[in-house]
Amino acid sequence: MSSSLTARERVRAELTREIADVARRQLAVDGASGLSLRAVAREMGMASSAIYRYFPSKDDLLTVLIIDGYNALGEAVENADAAVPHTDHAGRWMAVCHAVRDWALAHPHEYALLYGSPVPGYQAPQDTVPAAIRDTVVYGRIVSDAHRAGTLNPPGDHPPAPPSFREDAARLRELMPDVPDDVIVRGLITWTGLFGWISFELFGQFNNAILNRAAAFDHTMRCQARTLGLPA
Amino acid sequence: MSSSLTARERVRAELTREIADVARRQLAVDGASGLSLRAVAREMGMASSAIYRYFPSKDDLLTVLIIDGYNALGEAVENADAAVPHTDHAGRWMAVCHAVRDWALAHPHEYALLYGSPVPGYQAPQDTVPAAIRDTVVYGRIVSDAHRAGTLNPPGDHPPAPPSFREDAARLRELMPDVPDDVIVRGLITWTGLFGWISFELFGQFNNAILNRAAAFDHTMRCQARTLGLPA
DNA sequence: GTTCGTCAAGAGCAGTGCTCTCGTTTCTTT
DNA sequence: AAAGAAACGAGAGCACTGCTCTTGACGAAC
Repeated sequence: MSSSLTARERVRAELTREIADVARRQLAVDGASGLSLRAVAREMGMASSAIYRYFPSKDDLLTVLIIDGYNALGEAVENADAAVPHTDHAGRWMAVCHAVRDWALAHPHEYALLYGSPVPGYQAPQDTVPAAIRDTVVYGRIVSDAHRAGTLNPPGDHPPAPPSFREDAARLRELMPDVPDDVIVRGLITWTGLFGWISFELFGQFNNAILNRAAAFDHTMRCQARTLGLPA
Repeated sequence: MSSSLTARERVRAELTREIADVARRQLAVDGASGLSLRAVAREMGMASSAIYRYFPSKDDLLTVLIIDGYNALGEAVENADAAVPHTDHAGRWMAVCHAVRDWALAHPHEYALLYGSPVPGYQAPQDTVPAAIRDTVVYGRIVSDAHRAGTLNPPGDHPPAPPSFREDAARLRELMPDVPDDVIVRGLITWTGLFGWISFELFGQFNNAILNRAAAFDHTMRCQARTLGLPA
């Protein structure tokens, strides 16, 4: 409980949070590499060296921003999924797609931090993983639910998967329980396709090519739902 | 002709090229934001201020590296496409997929520069466009060729495209001449899916999830070919 | 009440992009 | 061929960065 914390511990936790908040605001404005510990310290009215009492390095600060970002995106996806009737699997898929895109458009620099090029010497610590897959967990549940409900009817036929793929498919099945290999492939295709689209849109690859992006995105993801086997 | 250049112009062109070459090597090692004009100058044995006679700013240096990168990738894609019989559209698609992935794996930092998060204050000049779409042009030609040859047989049915998408489809048809709207959507899905996959793989999103990536990639892209309507 | 750990602050180091000036070299014009 | 103009390399310097080390003050535990 919080009363078990000493005054010193409480102010330390408070300051740690405040530094991260200021850093997040600067990140939103200037992007990841425009983030400066000294600027954060200035905005907080403290010496730059004092920041290092709370974050041993800039990478550590970035790590909490990354984790926070994954959690914010994951929460947005969870909420979007929960707002749709549980058995409306196609609706849930579309809700998730739009939630990811809306969040990315609202937080472009944070999205770039999560799904863009990794920052220079940065090596993602293992403790980012749980936060990083929150959205993927939601997605896997939708696919799994749809398959178990028997509403998945994928069009066409795929070539047989090579044996070497089956190991990875088994691993991915933890996210999409009970689902056959072919559907796992389709899940992988649509999931990477979602982020591929958003990255293209956010990173400028659609400049001078696709202008009405909301409409194109909605229609494309609707088609992806068909590829996955969801009803139109 | 080259003899019309003065000695000064020749050495200037030579030095400009050498600076870009050194910068490209540093980029390959340290990544985009690890690139330092002073380090380039040191490696060339010249004063750091002298670099600015050739590139007015770091962004300008990055711009030529970006253009060179797009051209290198585009050339790799063109070569891969040309190595496959012109009527083997599925083979050409697979060749292009593997060419992009192979190039990305061989030049991860350059790929990140092209398709990762844009560098902080960087605004892509218009003159990167021709180089940037070299690979896309090849891809569009494959789709167009396949459609005109009548070998495109997309599985399933897509929901009707909204009217607002038709303008963008018309624009994209410049890259895929004669192709109907539905195939343009499928082309868009598979193309963004290709880069979405490679970005996920390169930027660490497949860590602890997909291990046998070459096999998974090959199989996934083969399935994408089916989505596009190419024969298995 | 003393001691010990925590803290903020300041100075400082090595590095960055970029600018300005100052001689020197090279090209162009007369 | 001589004079002027343009381009050039080098150096110093500015403002900035991440990060370290030391110093002195504060608060909590014994």
